[in-house]
Amino acid sequence: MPTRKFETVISLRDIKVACQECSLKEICLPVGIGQEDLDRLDAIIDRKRPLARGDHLFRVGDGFQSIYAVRSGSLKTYTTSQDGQEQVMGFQLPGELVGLDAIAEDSHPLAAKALETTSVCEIPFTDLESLSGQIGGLQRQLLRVMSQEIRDDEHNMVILGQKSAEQRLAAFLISLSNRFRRRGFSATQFNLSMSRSDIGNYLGLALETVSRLFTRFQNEGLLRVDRKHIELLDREKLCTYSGAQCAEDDVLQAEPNN
Amino acid sequence: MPTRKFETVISLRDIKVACQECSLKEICLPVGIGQEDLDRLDAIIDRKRPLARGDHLFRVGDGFQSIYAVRSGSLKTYTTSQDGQEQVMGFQLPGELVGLDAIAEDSHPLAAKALETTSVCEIPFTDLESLSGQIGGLQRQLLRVMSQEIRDDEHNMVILGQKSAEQRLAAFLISLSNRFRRRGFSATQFNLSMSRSDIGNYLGLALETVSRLFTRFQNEGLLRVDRKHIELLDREKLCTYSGAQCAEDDVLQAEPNN
DNA sequence: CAAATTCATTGATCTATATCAATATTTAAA
DNA sequence: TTTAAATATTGATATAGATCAATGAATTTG
Repeated sequence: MPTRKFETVISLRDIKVACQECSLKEICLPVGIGQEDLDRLDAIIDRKRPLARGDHLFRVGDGFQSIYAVRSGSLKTYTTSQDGQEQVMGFQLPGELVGLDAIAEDSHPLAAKALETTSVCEIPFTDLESLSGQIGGLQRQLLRVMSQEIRDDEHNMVILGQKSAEQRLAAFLISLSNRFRRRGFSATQFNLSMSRSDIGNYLGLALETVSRLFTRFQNEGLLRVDRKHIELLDREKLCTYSGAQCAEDDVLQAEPNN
Repeated sequence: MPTRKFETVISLRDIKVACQECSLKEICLPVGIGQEDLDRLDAIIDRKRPLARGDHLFRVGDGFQSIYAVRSGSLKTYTTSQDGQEQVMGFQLPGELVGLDAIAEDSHPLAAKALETTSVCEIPFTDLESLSGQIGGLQRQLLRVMSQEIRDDEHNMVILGQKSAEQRLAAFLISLSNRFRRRGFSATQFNLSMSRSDIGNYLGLALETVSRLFTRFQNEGLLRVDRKHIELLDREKLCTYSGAQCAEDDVLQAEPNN
């Protein structure tokens, strides 16, 4: 919840913040990169000033220059079909990357819009590319990140392809919870920066269905909802509801390397 | 339709076939790689003997060693959820790659099974990785291919998230048609190597729905179906049905660089 | 070649979830 | 603060497509 005033403070201060100090460094570039190489990587990363809610980081068709890492806040990515129908493709939380799908054709197939005040790191791709030719660990990490994204998308396919509304929303909440936790936020209490309509669109459900499910989950004692605020009361049961192997997820994703 | 006899012939002959002669070379490694580099790449690629229908190329949880390019035939990739329910994630046609989703965790999240007699090139990943550190064009191409895969998965999300049964099947057929054409096969006449059930599963539909739609499309004069054989009679109308920007697709994907 | 198995088609019915509609709440604007 | 515009909730109804069920090809097996 940075204020306008805060904005200018950030731009003064952040410009000097190095990757080493960035809370996201294990996520952006986890493994096997030495201090020296890290400095080189740091040198190419550009810290932009925050986006306001509703601002676009990029739009469909924009030329591809950079990938971005969310530092704080959140984004949604989406397309609009020719009949004006919007399809939400994903939500990006702190520590997550956007824009990897633009490499193939040198242009962004999705738009990315800030759901709240959001700041990102910009990583110019040509620099990253040439650097990753020199630093083995970086190349590998880049491939891993992309591979993981493919995997996540496959997971979404399963959800959209054969899960019930109830399972979809449960899985969505568990996924958010895991992602928050991994970044050091609370796994049981968080704010949804996206609207019910965004959630529904993302999950292939009507927004009314999402709303009804929230009330139902609340009545069943699984969680507490207050507008945007969510408190998960029975994570385990929610996992069961999601019909997924998310106990496994818990083990694998909980505090991976702290 | 290679026979058993043919199999041994292949193994004798293929072992000498170089990437340069491979009809897939523009697909596997399209751009900006010189002859010399191509030889180096060729040296690491292993040509395996064909898989029979039903054989697995790899299974869920198998350690990740290589990615594979389909040379002939076709594969399906799928997972099985804990309740035994299968989810088909994709079909791979000649010239397409499988296994990119295994890089992230060093193990295959999906199984890959031959839908018919199928031969593949095996590309050991560590070799590919070190080579791509040396050959700029290769690194870039690898990233492009992965990026494209993310894009394709995003496209699938749109289809599963908000298209009707009719639109899904139409889009599926158009996609197959485009992919066949790009590889030099007929765009209007082809065989489905997968069952109705596989198609339905992939599209998030019941197999009965798929069957009904085939008959309906046929009655409307859009296509002719005879068991596995498909002949597209009105591609344009099918595009309209799919509710997609596939006229665009046609332009972009038709014979990209011949 | 017959028997068994798998796969596909077609019909009848049921249901999860969309859609339509009204109201309430929150946020933004004036 | 008042008004306007989003956004969310809740209810009533409609429907696309699932599920159940029976039959008919095709393919595989012994």
